[in-house]
Amino acid sequence: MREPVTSGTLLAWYDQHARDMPWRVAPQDRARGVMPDPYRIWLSEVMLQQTTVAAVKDYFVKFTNLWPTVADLAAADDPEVMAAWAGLGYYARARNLLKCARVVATEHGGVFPSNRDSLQALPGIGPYTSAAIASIAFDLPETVLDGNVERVMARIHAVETPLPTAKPELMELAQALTPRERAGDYAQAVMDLGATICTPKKPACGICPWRDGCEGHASGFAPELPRKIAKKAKPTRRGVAYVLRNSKGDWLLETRPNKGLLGGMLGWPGSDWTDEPSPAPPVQTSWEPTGIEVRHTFTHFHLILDVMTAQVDTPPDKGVFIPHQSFRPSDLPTVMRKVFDVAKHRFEQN
DNA sequence: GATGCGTGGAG
DNA sequence: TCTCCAAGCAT
Repeated sequence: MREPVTSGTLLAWYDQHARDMPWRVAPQDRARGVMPDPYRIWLSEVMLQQTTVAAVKDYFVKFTNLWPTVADLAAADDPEVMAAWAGLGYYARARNLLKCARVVATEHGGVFPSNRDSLQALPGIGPYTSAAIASIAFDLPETVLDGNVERVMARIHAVETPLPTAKPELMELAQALTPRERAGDYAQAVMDLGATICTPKKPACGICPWRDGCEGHASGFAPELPRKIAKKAKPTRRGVAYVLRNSKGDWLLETRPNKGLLGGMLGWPGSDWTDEPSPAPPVQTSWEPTGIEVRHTFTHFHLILDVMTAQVDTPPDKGVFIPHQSFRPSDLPTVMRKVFDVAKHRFEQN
């Protein structure tokens, strides 16, 4: 029997194939009336912005252990939250996470608002995340449009318009399929489908519950959809990172300004990152080049850092000494942790 | 509407 | 090694 492209077809598939995630209420439990915790749905959705489920899982468990409720998170100190987020990327999310938690705590009595407009007024919550929380946490019939849904819609309707131009068109198609009932399960079902079957490369059309009605599959070019505007090449920038210890073995670190790249995160003092970096050591001393370059790629440029080390006790121009007992490399963003790995070897050799 | 903003895994 | 890209948001 041929299965139509309807929400019912997909929900039946989801009942059998829903992935297990720490924040998710299984469809069988949801059918018995179990509702998700809006705090956990919000936290997971923010972490999942442009980030894979595999990368998020451990961070989600860590956060909910440290801060079980939105009130706990709202009361946390900024540096602790930034340190806990270190390594996950897109650090503006962590800054907005705290802002949002504090707004919910102070202006909403510690309870997440249960309608889409109020949700979207909160820091770090945009069109996708507001629809995700409204549908998943509150079972409201809102339509989520993320990368998965865009891809699935473009394929089943054979939309040839390239992204991002196609967004409004894809949103209309997605809205037409959204059911009044079980909207939360349905939203998660489409995203599961996109993540596990209707994948960007080599989609598993052979086991797809929507294959029979998929125009992209029928015409044979589903794997090429959605079309996208070509993106520009990344430039390469250079810089110098200075790793300084005093005679006690403490590490000189600075908290980066609360905006821009790695904003609010700990890092090593350094030069600017440009075509021709101008050196800016935190103290005048005889810096020792490690001779090892750290390479790292951000969203929009490649970076090559020279790592310099020194040991002095003179007060630095910038940064503060972190006692070596309380310094955790895992509190650093990844590029800074790479610098640490290089410097650590150098200090161990001396 | 275009740009800035991380990271790690897959192919 | 290199490209693509993953449950986007703010400005």
